[in-house]
Amino acid sequence: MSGTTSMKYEELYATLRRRGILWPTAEIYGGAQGLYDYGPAGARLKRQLEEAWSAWFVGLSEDFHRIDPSEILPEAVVRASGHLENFTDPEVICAKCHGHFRAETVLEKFRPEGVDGLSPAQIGELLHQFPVKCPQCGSTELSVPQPFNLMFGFPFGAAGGERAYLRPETAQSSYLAFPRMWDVGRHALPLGIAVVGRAYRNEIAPRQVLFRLRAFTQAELQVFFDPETFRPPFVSVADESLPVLRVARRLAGEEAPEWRSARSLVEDGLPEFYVFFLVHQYRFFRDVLGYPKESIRLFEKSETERAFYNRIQFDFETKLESLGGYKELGAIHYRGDYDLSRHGKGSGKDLSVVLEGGRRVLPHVLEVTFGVDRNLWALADYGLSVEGDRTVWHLPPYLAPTSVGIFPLMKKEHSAEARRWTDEIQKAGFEAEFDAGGSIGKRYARMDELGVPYCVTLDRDTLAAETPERRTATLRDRDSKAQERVTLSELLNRLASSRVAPRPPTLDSFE
RNA sequence: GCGGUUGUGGUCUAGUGGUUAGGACGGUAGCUUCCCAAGCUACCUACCCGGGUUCGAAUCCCGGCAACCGCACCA
Repeated sequence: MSGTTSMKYEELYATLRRRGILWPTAEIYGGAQGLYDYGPAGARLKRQLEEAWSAWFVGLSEDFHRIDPSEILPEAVVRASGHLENFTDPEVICAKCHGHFRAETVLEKFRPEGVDGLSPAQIGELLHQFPVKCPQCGSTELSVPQPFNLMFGFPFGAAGGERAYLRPETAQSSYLAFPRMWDVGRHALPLGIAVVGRAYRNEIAPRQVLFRLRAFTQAELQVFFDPETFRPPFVSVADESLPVLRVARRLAGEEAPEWRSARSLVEDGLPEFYVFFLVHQYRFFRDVLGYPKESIRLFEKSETERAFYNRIQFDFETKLESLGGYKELGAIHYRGDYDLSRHGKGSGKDLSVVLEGGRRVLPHVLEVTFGVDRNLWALADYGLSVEGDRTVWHLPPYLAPTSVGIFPLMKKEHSAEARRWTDEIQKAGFEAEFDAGGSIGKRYARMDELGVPYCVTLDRDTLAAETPERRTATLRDRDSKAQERVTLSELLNRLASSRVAPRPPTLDSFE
């Protein structure tokens, strides 16, 4: 359609607020940085998105399971995971080469007693006081990252002597669950543990609504596997083309991805299992969420950019008009055995497992992450478009917070029957919204803006039918505006099939 | 966290010390209308919060909160 435009950031956010998708937490008190509440439509959309993610990733194998662990973790956990280290090991960062170094190391010549207990500001002063140089590039432009720790910590227990933390990432919960999950499962690898839930970080500068939150929802799948035997069915994905931006190409100054076959990435040296999951996540973005494939980029992180325990890391980025560039919406990290090894040491428990045949291994972890809030924003960014005088949210029907709008053409004459249809549709398990306000065109417009894929209008012909079963109404499609007559049972069938998202073959079907 | 800019109904906004704080869109109710934001009538909703200056503050000053832009940060 001509005259179609996407929305700018402020306009997009205003639309989401106006339609009750989301708004600032504690709005009547002026809001709070980095905290947002989802309204009825937003909460439903978020739930649909989470379920779609689960169906796609957890549905990959019968040995992949979703759990619902605690959001509060005892201190021992975050100490073992390394999240607490920054408390006692503040880092300095080189502005030139972006290297990270422990403040203690950089300052040891000038301050042998160490830096324990010093504030970031005090360490910053020391950096000025002494001729401190970057150990990597020799630059003197060193700065202190702050605050030290982005975790929310608090006293735990009645005596208050212990401390606990809101989890800074959901992944830790899955690592902790591994031994129990191994016991209750069928003692085989790979074993997948998924968590969809909130994580909390006391971000220095929350920005851009859903992109840097202090409380945010992650969907993460941790795949525990035996590095010697893990062989997902790579041939089934080998011909897929992926828009990748590898490190070497980036260093040459390129920002655009190049299309590479999965096979060629393996020939480059990436493990088959890793590329298999790259394809799987890419297809989720493209086929389930419907992001335009030209806007997706699989951005490889270099050794200095990624966390040291990540052996391979690609961020899934998409180009968002509303935010003026590529934004990270997910990632895949090959973490080796770092996590189980850390928690093994921290807890004093042996977290290795004995496989069929008697071989003992400490499983490796492949982490597939997905930012639920960010992707909700991306769905709005790609889907919401202004077309002439109407605004349409082209949401995939299986993600839409409301499946169908039900209207009486004439409020007085047709409301009773429209209410009856609404009840029947809701009883069948679909989200249906009755609307008799304003003119018929206004109701269509309201539903379009909320991404409701179908509207049904009941009129005098509906009531003219001889039996209730033969009553038909106008079914109108959001994207094409095309109309057709359907009976209630035809409508229910249509809704049922519209709720089905694309599904891939499972790992098990290849066994 | 630092610097700059900003803060008026749900949304967009008019209003530079005295206004019944105006409009548009929106919402609600009624009338009308047999299919895409039509029309008519009525109604609804606002000066971010707290201090100060002043006879009088949406308007000037200070503080807070929040948003936007830039920098930094994002383990």
